[in-house]
Amino acid sequence: MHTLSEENYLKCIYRLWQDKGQKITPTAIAESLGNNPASVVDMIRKLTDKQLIVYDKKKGVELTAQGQKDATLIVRRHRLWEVFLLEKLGYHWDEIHDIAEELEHIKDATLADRLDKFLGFPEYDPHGDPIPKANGKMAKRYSTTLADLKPGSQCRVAAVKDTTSAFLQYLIKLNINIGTKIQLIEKISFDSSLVISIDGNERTTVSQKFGESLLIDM
Amino acid sequence: MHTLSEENYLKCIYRLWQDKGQKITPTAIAESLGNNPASVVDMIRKLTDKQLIVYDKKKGVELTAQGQKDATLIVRRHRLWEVFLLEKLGYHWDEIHDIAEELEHIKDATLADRLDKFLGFPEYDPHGDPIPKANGKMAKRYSTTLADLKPGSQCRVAAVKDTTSAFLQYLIKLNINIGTKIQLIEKISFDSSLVISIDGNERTTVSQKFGESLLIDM
DNA sequence: AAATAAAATTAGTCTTGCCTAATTTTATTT
DNA sequence: AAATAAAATTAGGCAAGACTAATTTTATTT
Ligand SMILES: [Mn+2]
Ligand SMILES: [Mn+2]
Ligand SMILES: [Mn+2]
Ligand SMILES: [Mn+2]
Repeated sequence: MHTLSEENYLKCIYRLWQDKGQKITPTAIAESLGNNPASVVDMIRKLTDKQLIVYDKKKGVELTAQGQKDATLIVRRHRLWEVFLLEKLGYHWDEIHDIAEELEHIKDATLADRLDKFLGFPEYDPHGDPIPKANGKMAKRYSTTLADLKPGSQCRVAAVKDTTSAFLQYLIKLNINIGTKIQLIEKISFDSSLVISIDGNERTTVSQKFGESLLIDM
Repeated sequence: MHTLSEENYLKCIYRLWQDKGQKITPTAIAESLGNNPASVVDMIRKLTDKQLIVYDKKKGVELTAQGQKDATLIVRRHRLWEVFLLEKLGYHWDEIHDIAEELEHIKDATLADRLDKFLGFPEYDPHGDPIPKANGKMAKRYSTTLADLKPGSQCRVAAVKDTTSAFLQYLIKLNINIGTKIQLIEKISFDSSLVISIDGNERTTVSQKFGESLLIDM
């Protein structure tokens, strides 16, 4: 079994790999975890010894098949616990991430599967991220952002790309949730701000950064 | 906040204090946690510095008011999670302790209270131990054992004193649960074995040790 | 009271997971 | 190609929490 730190590194590498599909460097991992690059080098050695990753100076860090499988299960637990916290305990979606960050490390052979069943086998977590099944398969991840939409079109909020409290609380204030319909009315060419209509209501203007943080479905 | 180890020591001291009401020595703590006495001495120093315990060679280890409060909240979390695992996820009562041992350390200001509400404010955990309320108060702990009962009397199983898998699985086999009615038919004077009738069914004989591990209500 | 046994404590070590500072390697500019 | 900047690595250290072995203190026997 893996330690809590090993699991956090694994998950971090998995996320960087999914996000960018780019070369994963020690510096990138360090930045993402808020650790020092020297510490990352230590952990790279440990995970390499455990055959969970392969590190090549040219290609960067890559997960082995085993590492990928293990990382997926941690993500599965994280997202299932998020659903539990939101749906069963009534937390808001800006409060659940940090708690799930701890819950995901609870070790028991059948816990995730029982939780999954208890929750009714949800496909997506409260942020719109797909929940891996026990076999590692998962539903589609959305990749189009509101900023990619062409003016005049309508869309449905599918997921959030940014899960910081600041962003999520802003969404709560704007009354935007997963499933909310948004129409892009105009894109201001000066700074790419977006004029939108939320659920058919009066117009609001949001920044480009905002638009790039919302994943949509058409 | 406390580390995982500090919390485990606190809870251990709390349990020893409730169980025996006796002098709590480093050796007793070491035995209970499966640690070396030298390690216990280290932790006694740390908990003393944090003003959670007072240690006096004559009187042994004692929890301060703060230590007692903190220990109670850990026990609260442990028992609430046990209820969750049994009632919502369908685990058996011999499987929940170890998982709750990890879950009890999840840190969030409102988690225990939300879980408590979600579970319907249970008074007792699946082993019959009272669940402390947020204010530290809790329902009665049972102390009479089946071995204390006088032959001919009837009782209700209120709690288990021993929570090892071996004992709990034996209870499952005997079809004994919290709430089960037991009649003590005879006490064998040779070795204090007990002849009992479970839920009015045919007689069974159990050992003295068994009788001392079942807490009852009359 | 001495002798012996048990319990408590100290001293020193180990592993994990982090750090800083120094150095080496690799990339990017000029 | 040389100079400079950035990234990666090494070396050494620290705190937590455990350990073993040695020693001291306290309790129990004889
Ligand atoms: Mn985590
Ligand atoms: Mn999420
Ligand atoms: Mn625990
Ligand atoms: Mn219990």
